[in-house]
Amino acid sequence: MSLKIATWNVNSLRQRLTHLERLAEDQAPDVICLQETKVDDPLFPGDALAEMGYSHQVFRGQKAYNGVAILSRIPFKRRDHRIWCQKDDKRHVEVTLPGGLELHNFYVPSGGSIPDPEKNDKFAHKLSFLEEMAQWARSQTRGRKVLIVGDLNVAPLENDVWNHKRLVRSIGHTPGESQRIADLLEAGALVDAPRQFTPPDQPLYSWWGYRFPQAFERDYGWRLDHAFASQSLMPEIRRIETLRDARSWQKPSDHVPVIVELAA
DNA sequence: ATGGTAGACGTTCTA
Repeated sequence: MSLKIATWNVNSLRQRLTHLERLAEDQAPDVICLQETKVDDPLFPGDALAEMGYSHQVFRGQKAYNGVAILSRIPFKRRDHRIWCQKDDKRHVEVTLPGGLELHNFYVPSGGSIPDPEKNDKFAHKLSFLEEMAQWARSQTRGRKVLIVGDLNVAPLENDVWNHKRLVRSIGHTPGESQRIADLLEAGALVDAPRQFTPPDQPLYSWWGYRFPQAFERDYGWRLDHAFASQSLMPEIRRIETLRDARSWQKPSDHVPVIVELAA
């Protein structure tokens, strides 16, 4: 038996329903964690998703920005969320699955464009958010079966971006952000699961921007979408796949799904 | 030197 969990920043759920249908057909994930749904809860397309087989749903959205959801073929034992940085901007939702796996879905602030927290409130917010995650993980992930997934908006390792030297002063790949991801892993005794399957000396990306011409064709990618497992969960992870192909679909999201397959 | 595209929204903001 196995349990497949997908994480995907869809960059507008309503623009990506046919893409989700294709993911469901091609990969048949049991659980799908979404980020940047960009839809307020009353407009959530729950019926269309239920028709794809995902009748169990938790969603926390808002108009135009942010928003997270977890879709599932299997019922949840428990659902919850937390407010981060005293700001209810719909960046986290959590479920417990049968068997006791605690699944956290995050959308970390992107952080704007100037990598200086003194001059850029959005970057300050991002750094605080990551620090709060580490503080939280210290008490909430150790010794438990926890999987943290989502768009963390940080590519922490050199081979998580297409050109480390060129991008090391760009938001998403600054040493301060990478250090905070390392702090989160350390604080929560968490493992960067995809990097156990694809060694850190090899490139691994999940996002190719829209702006740079032919970003995907030239493989100008970043690994922004993550799966961090607690130590007790790690032995259950059978394989992890990044669906690069989804970036070449019609009207794609700028992110592709990452799939974690657990023995269950 | 500060581009380029996409999405939601509404006469711009965010990524």
